[in-house]
Amino acid sequence: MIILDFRDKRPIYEQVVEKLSQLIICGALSADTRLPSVRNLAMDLSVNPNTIQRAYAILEQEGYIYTITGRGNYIASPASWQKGKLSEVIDELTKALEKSRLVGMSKTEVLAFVDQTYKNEE
Amino acid sequence: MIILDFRDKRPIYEQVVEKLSQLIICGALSADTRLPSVRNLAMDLSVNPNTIQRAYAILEQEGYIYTITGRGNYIASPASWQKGKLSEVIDELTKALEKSRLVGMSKTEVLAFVDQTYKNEE
Amino acid sequence: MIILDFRDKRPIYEQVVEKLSQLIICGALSADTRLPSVRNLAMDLSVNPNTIQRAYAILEQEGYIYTITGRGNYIASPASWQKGKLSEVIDELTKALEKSRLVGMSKTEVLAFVDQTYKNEE
Amino acid sequence: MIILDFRDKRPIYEQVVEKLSQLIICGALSADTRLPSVRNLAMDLSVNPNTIQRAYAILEQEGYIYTITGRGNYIASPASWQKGKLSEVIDELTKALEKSRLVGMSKTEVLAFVDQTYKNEE
DNA sequence: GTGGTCTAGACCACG
DNA sequence: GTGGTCTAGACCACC
Repeated sequence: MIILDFRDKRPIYEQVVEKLSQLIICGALSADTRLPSVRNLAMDLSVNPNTIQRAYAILEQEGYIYTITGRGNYIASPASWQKGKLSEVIDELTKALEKSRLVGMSKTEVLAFVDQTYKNEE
Repeated sequence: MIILDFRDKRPIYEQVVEKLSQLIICGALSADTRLPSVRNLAMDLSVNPNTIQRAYAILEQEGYIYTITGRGNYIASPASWQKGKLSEVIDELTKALEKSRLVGMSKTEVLAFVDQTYKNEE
Repeated sequence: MIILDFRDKRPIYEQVVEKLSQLIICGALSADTRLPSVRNLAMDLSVNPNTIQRAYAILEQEGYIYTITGRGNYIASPASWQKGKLSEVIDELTKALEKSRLVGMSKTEVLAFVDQTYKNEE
Repeated sequence: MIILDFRDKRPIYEQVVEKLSQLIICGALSADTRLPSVRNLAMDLSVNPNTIQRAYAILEQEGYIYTITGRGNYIASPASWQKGKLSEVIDELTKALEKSRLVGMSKTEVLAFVDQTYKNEE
């Protein structure tokens, strides 16, 4: 379900957060589904339970999952994260566009590039 | 010339690299201009000389500057970095666009957003 | 009669205690009324009987109910809890007021806030 | 500077967060002052460095302090926490007032109590 | 020396 | 069995 890259400089818990939040955002995991327990996932990924614990704590704090102590962790409804995530993504897009302009890409070039990347749609 | 943000989570040398490379890319520093010496810049920014040394090493490796031992560091010609930088920026843009789609933005919404961000031009 | 929030961080038995004590305090349950049996309430709330048992034990210890072995649990008379509850609430109010002052609220601001919260009365 | 209560049921890191945030809110620690290092404070309180690390991480996330990796932790300016803290305190006050009403305190009684608690002020 | 991450192993409350 | 907390000890990047 999740593949870690131990050579990656980023901390493991961050990779877990990223992978799981992506699965939740794209809808692969539907609301109120139970996630693997801290210990189980830790064993599956051969990492320490504390590391998974930390990842789950962050996911909960960011609204992607909710935790019921003694029972497990469950996928939250999209309403909990939607707003925050949107502004975050827009922020990232803005930064990428600024860099594009800095490096000399013209407006038409960027528009063409977006058009091509989104070619599947419509 | 450069303003550092010590509260930023990124290491200082990385901030120096970013700031200087931006100045070079946008043309504020023209080719073959001499950069301040490692020790001078370190004093100006009240930072450890090792930190500046490291930044200059990275800038050289990425083709933004060239070093003449015993003489100093000089701005390289755009040809040395242009290609690499472009592909890097395009990579970043692609990632941002993927996230936008994942979070539910439609093609028209993204195009409109790009149009607005680039509104100054054309 | 009682609605539990399993996502709440507080333990279930604590929620049961809170809900029942509120019903008793506000007079919705009058003295000497019989409470549902441990097993019945546990089934109604789809919860482990031990949890309800624990809640009832706490309620008895705090004077809200009394237990007749083999017969059931009954609502106690207000006299048993009134004094303790009042001092507890006053304690909580005092702490909240201390924090308000610490955070910079002036006396008049607090008075106005209380006035507004209690606006229905008098 | 800080006294812990190991018999307290609340986690140690939470106690540290509470104590330090209070000191910051009441102005006992002024902005840009350096806090003790993670290891030093851990030794002073005879707890594990991880526990202090966690407390500092929370304080940073809530805007009470800022961290410069490799240098230490510093008190943030009030602007970073003011707004969030105010709404949190108001929330607590509201809950306390609701309980007061539930337990039978009249509006005039509450106002008198507030008046007395704030008696020092004007 | 500083903060940041990770492991290994332990204990606790809850249900 | 589950999540939550804590300890002990280790390694790393940064400055």
